[in-house]
Amino acid sequence: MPVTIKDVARESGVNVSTVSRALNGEYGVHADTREMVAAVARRLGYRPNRVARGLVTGRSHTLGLVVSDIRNHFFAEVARGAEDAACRAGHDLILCNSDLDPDKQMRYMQSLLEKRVDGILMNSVSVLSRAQQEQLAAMGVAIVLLNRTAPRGVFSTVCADNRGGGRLAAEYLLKLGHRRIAHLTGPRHHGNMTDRARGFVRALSAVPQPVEPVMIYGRNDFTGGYEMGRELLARHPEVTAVFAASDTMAFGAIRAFIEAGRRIPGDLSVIGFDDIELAAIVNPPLTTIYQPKYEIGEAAVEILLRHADRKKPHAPEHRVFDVRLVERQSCKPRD
Amino acid sequence: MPVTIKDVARESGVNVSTVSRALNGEYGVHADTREMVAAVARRLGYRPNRVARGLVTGRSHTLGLVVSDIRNHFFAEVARGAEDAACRAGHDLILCNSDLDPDKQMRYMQSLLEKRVDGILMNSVSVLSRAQQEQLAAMGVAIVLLNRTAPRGVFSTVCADNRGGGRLAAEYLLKLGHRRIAHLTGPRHHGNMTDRARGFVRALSAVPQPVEPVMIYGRNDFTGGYEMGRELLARHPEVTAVFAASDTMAFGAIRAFIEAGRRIPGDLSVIGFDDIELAAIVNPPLTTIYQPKYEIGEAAVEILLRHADRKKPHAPEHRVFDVRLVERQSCKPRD
DNA sequence: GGGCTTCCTGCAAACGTTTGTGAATTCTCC
DNA sequence: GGAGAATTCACAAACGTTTGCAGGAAGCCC
Repeated sequence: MPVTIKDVARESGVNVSTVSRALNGEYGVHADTREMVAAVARRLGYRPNRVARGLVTGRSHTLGLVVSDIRNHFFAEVARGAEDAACRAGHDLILCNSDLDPDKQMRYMQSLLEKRVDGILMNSVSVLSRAQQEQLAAMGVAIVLLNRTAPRGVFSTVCADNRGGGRLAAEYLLKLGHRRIAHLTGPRHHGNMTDRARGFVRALSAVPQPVEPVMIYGRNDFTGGYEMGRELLARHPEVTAVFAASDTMAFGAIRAFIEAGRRIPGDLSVIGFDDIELAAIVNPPLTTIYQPKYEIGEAAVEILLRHADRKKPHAPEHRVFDVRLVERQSCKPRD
Repeated sequence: MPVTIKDVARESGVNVSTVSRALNGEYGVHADTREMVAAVARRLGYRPNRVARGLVTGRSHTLGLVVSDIRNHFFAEVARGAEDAACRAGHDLILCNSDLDPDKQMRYMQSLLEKRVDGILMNSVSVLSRAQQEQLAAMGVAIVLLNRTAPRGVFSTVCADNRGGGRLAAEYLLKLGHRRIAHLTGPRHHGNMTDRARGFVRALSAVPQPVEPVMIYGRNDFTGGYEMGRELLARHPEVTAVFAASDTMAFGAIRAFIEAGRRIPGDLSVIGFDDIELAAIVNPPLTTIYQPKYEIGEAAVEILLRHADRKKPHAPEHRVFDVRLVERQSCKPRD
């Protein structure tokens, strides 16, 4: 049975309201009283009950983070950035894994809303219907999307310059002389990956002798990359360069290539996206597009907190982070 | 302004208590009434306020997860297992990164307690003082430790058979004929890693011609492993086999070895611990000790939930998961 | 010393639920 | 048809805070 504010009030001979004011450092309470109350509180080991406080203030000091899978290193990095930023601001983070399942995502959203979180940051799996958007916006909860570059919607967004990243990958492979190129990407309608593909395809077709890449869709994880790699070898053995929309998929594909006796980059050049830590240490080290994962999480929380006041509905903010090519050893000029 | 239970009551012409009972499926409300209330609630889009409910029931349906760093793949996996188990039971998970900093850990604990979480699972950084243990236990919050094998303390524990894993690694290296062996491990007083070291050292000394390994302490991440790898080369170039207490450290060390022109496993055999996904795909594939990370997170939450009733203080539970050697290609017999 | 601030503190109403208690209604059965 | 049991519901008190309001005690100035 934890000690409550009433215990502190009784013990120190003042009213609970005075205790509350004293402990929260508000105006209008005598220094002596404040000190005495603080001493009593300390002696009793009083810890304010935040759910009670949340009930009256309407703020829970809690944020929701909905990602597809925290085991994905990209999201782990985003989560860490978000958690640090939240922690600095005295907020907590509730972790949710949606598995790209719209139902699961919606259940999580409901749960978070029922807990009256001050804000939610999510990589939305599917395009939210107008009705869903309205509903969420009406709940008065701030939302930041992590994978929509420039939505027409009402929510703020934070993400990397995915389209630019796709362009960088294309220009790099073209510069190396490749003409038979494939793109391994994630599920359709996945905001970030769609943008990467768009930038990639557009850049390939914006040159004197346009290239039309082989497109292969799959799951955004190691096994998905592996399967896509096998499919590529079976159906398009002529390809000499591959752009995978994430490092994890790139690793899976490389595994498939090596198993089939191909050499990287001898027979096949591979470029990834994300620049996760292990990209530097696999063999060969993976050439990839860097995006600032930690900073994305941080920025998302900062925007969230700025909007969480919900006095007046802020206009949505959109923040795009620059990406850059990290040249390692998984690509080489075409012979 | 969200719709409250009062709105539903007024709109459906019954008392709030009836609405509450109807929606929570309790006895003592007529089927017709229940249905009518449910319909009104649906029409109004009523969502119960869980913080209000938590205030009166005393249960928040929230768990705290304190890990050192979610970017560590081991913890990501544990977190995912924990989150899945929590989700199944209708609970949420608050994520905290302690960075192995005792102060930060304690601040997080306080924050979680103030939020009245139903339980906390943590990889405690430091040995909790008896007083801290008492205090936490007195708060009536269930706690499961993720890195103490058999504590004398009052809390439940879940972990892998770290000592056994250390022994497996030692026996394997001995079997390959190595006699000059090093162990790269994490910070001192880190429960899991200490146990791995203990099992490793003991097994090395339990043979006819005992081996005393070179011990190097450092940070449990890629850079830490890299630095330890360099230190090892500088101070003990005679070593032919290395046991790293985590795969991540092993990767760092391998990087240092390769930079120095050593070949793996030609010049130096390396064995890790964890068997994270990427252990299979680096080059050479890493021989390591597998531990069931996801299942550890799952089991921890299940124990937590079982104890969270806190009617009577359960006796602490201790669960140890088996580990096994995964033989890949980073070790070879000594010439 | 009286009226005026200014400062401090107590009172009580909220916040949105759950739940024990008792009243009112219906049902059952003779 | 009526007594008693069973069912269904309303009332109100909690849960632990915050906060607007008002009352009381000082202090200040003339």
